[in-house]
Amino acid sequence: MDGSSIDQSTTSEPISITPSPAKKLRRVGSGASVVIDAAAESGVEAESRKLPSSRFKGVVPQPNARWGAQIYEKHKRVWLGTFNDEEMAARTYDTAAHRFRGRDAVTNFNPLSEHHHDEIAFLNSHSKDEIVDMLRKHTYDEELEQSRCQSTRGPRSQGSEHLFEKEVTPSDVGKLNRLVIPKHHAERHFPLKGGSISIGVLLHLEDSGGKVWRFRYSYWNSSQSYVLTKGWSHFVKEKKLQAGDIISFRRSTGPDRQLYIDWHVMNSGPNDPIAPGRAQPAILRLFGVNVLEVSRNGGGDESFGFQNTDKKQRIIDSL
DNA sequence: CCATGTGTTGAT
DNA sequence: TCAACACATGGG
Repeated sequence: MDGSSIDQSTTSEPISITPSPAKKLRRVGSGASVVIDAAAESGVEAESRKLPSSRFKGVVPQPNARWGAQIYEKHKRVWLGTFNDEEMAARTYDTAAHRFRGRDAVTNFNPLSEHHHDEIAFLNSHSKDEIVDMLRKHTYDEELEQSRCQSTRGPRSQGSEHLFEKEVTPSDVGKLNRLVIPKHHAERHFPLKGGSISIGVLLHLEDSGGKVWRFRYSYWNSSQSYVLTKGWSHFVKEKKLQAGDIISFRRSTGPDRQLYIDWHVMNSGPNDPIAPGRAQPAILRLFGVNVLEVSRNGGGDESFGFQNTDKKQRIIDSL
């Protein structure tokens, strides 16, 4: 049921985007748009209050002569920020689409190809919320560039790819001492072979602090679900996991295929979609950055300053 | 203030 | 899912 396979003709030109700036429109102040071409003014009853549509997917006009980018997921809009350049907004949408919908998402410009394997890795190693945050703050290109520099720096850091994430439920962090792994994610990333289904296997997951966690992973016939059982409650306790928090799984791209588990607090929820001005800079950095370095910093990092205090405390506790 | 981003609705 | 449109609102 992969809905997005509207591959046009060839791989070279998926969508014909011919910038046709024939119209010279300038939008003014409070939502009005005005034709500045003097010749066109006469005779035309200027319906100038209407905003010009964008020729790009995921791009909407803003009253202040700028452009907004947005993408939809699960019937809800995810705002990707505002931009001066219409094309920049379009590229922003493309990036989000690639992260949300994969390699062959329908985009405004060229699809991600083998030439961009490093960008694909970068996208997959960050959560959707992280990517959205970069896009809204216009720091995506910068962070992508930084990740490229880091990866080529010595044999130190092994790359890893994002597998999937889950917003934990109350029962996941409750007394049942188990985590349900959504079936499609489980079968895609953690397949259980034949006899292992009933008895289960032992998974070793490393967290961002380098600590290795051992979980029993098995299939429960009674509930027809894949679960982490033994060991899971210890993780919940140490990380002070709460319902609504996000756990994400990654796997080393190296030969070791090391598994990683990380967590962060909910960014977008049913009620509060995305905190506008104050995203979660400090929290979001838990993934890509050396967390120990932050704690050694003597708390000098002021980016923690404006976060909800109990959430902050939980993060500090986990370091 | 006013740019931003949300509420909302109607199309595809 | 998507964009059009109105406008609340909160950050400067």
